[in-house]
Amino acid sequence: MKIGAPRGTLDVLPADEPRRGAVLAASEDVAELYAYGRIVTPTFEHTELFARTSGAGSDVVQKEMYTFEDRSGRSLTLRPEGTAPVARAYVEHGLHREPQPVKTFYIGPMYRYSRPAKGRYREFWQIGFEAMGSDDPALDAELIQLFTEIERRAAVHHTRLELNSIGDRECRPAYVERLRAFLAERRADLDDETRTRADVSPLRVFDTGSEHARRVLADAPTIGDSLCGACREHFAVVRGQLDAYGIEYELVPTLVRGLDYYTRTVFEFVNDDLGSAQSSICAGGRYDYLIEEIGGAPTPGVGWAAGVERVSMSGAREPEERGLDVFVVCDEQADRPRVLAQVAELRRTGLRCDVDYAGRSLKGQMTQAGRSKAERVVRVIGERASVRAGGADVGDEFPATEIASFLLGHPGPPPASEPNAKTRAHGARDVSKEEQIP
RNA sequence: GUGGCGGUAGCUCAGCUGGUAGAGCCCCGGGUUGUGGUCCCGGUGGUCGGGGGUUCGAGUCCCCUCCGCCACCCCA
Repeated sequence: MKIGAPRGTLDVLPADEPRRGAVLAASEDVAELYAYGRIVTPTFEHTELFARTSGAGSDVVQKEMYTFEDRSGRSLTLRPEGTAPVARAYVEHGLHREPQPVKTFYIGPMYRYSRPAKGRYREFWQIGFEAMGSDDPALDAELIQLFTEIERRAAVHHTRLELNSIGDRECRPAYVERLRAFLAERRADLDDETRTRADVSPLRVFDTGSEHARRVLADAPTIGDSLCGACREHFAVVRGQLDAYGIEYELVPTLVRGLDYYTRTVFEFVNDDLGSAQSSICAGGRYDYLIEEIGGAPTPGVGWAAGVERVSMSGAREPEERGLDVFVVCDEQADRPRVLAQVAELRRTGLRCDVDYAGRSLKGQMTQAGRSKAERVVRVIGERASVRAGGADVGDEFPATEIASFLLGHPGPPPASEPNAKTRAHGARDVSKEEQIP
């Protein structure tokens, strides 16, 4: 019986890679431009790390973690998100001694056991940007603006930005009390689910899909009206900076996050074209108490994570395919070992070359050369070789032993090779239409 | 986790009320053609997701299961 990929996992085939690669390359380029350094943390951590930081009541902890015991009886968990591990590394390696803030980014797989659907996988990749060690509201805005730049470069479109502030230790407890009081008063009017939520995680009652509950909650106090002076001021600066960046956003007073560690700024980039189940392509916010919760000194932080598959689905542009520089075909009389040695020589000089390994006929090899979009095709017939480019012969026939020297003496178009050429290539095109993001 | 729809060649799909499988694309070969393009001919390829049952006989009916997708839920 055939073995398929496990439920909720995804193979990225070579044909899928260009589009996905464009998103990753855009992120890497932007990280460099904004001075974020790559951080790599393990794919699994002590279960305790996530249990403590995500919130015991969160869905992630309650039912979505891949938790297992290793052979020594340690409880480990495949990381369901990337922020807590980065914070853990920050504390563990004393990154507070480095110039603050420490700005990092990561790209890697995350694991969540949930029912799979399009754009929603059990193993999925996230791009995350985290800045720790500064409470400057301009940093919140930088991170948001940074994502719009990734979107622009990867040609992601149709997203909008939702924004809110959920307060801090000063004001949130008082707000939660007011909300609890309100919910207690209307308890009779609420459905069971909302009631449960009111008890476990009051802020999340607003996530309800029930029309009735929504009407009841319409008069509920919102966190925005309850922010303390410091939070109000912080939020105002975030908004002012976003205005200065020319970034549009929608204030959503009921926007909260599924993880407990968030404070103050929270935001979400949404693509409504993707369907409600996976419309959120990037989400994040500030987490000023996270680092002390895992044993570090009180250190503010802010960041976001984006779903690679979802971003790619949101119309990320397919980079133009770049054909090979050279394809070499030869007939049965040709001295193949020596031809292949010539090909190796071409590759050594930086030309991207390929040959047939499928035993194709000469016609089949030419077809394959066409598929490879090779700039130039070398035809070896017996002892003689000739070169074609764009359907026309280049120069005269020459001995098959001189393929490399012939091609190097008749240069083709200039090579376009440079790091991350995938994104650069489209960056050079007209992107004015995408400038309206979000 | 709950409910619903679907799983036939690598891909997109057809297959009426049950009688042991087809098309297009792709791929390979040949021919045509002074482009690696086009066109023509031929060919490879499927234990009909898996298992059990009903039946003389099941892709087609029933049950279980796996996988995908949608809604809810939640999230990236």
